[in-house]
Amino acid sequence: MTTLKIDLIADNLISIHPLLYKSISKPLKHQSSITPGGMFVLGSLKRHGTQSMSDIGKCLSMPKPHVTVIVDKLIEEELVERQSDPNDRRIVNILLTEKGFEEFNSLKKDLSENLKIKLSKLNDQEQEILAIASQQMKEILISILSKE
Amino acid sequence: MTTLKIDLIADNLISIHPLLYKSISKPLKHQSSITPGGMFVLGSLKRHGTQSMSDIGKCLSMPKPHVTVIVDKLIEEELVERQSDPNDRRIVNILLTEKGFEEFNSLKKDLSENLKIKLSKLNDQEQEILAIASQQMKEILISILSKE
DNA sequence: AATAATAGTTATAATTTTGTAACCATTATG
DNA sequence: CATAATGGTTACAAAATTATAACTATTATT
Repeated sequence: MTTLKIDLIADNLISIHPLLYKSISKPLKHQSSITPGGMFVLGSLKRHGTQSMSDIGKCLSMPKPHVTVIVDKLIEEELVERQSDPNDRRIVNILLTEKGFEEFNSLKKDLSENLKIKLSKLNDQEQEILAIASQQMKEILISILSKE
Repeated sequence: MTTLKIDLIADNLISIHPLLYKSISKPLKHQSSITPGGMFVLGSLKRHGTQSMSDIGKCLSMPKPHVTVIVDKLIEEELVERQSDPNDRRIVNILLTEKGFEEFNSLKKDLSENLKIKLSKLNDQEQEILAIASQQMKEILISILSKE
């Protein structure tokens, strides 16, 4: 792979990052009591299903104490619950509650509403391109960045 | 536009966001003294050229006092400088210094190095797809999200 | 059985981000 | 000219993130 192409990708990602930050993390704060970190955890659980505390930390590059704080808060709001692992009693597995599922989908819907206004300014072709490009980016980024 | 397509895009963006956060904002902290906010400001200045304090705040959805704090820090590190506007003396224009350019490019290069390891696991076709998809996403997101 | 390693929590502090209100200087409006 | 509006800073407080160390409980290693 040419260095130029990598630089192009890096450049694009650096440009995209603050835009998503602005239109995803920030609006969240006004629509619910969930912090961006809490949203990340819900999203990780939605994708991976049940995860241990350590798994969550690895997926999101969060220090374990931070995961504890966030999960404590989510439990308080009844969005996730703890389950001790029957095979290894050190492990605490976290899973979404029904309410957690609904809350996550509700937040995603709010975000969609928010985006819809802006996306409606695009023509059909641009919408199609964005749908495909975001899907491709998501799949590739997950495959290479969510590891470790 | 069908609601389904918007939901798909929203879903993808929500998935992409934490991955970029993890691989862009977090590594920064270990490689330099620049905070994510500082990096956002440098990136905004790199793209838009000279910007007033208010412009920066609008571009990044940052409250003005926060912009002041970040810019103060960047000035202390000689990465940007203030210039009073000759036409309107209330306005303070911010611009990248030579050192700021270099620092930004250097950080981007570090990020590239970081990504290169992970990107190298992709085959040529996937790399090509990611380069194109990220470019398309960047352009469309900038056009609809960077406004206001 | 003793020791080391792992999973998670607790406690604490530092940093960053966000929000609000008050304030000054300058420009625009009536 | 008086007043309102704008651009920016200052000061302060609250929330969120990050980091570290110490600690308990459990499992793995020797």
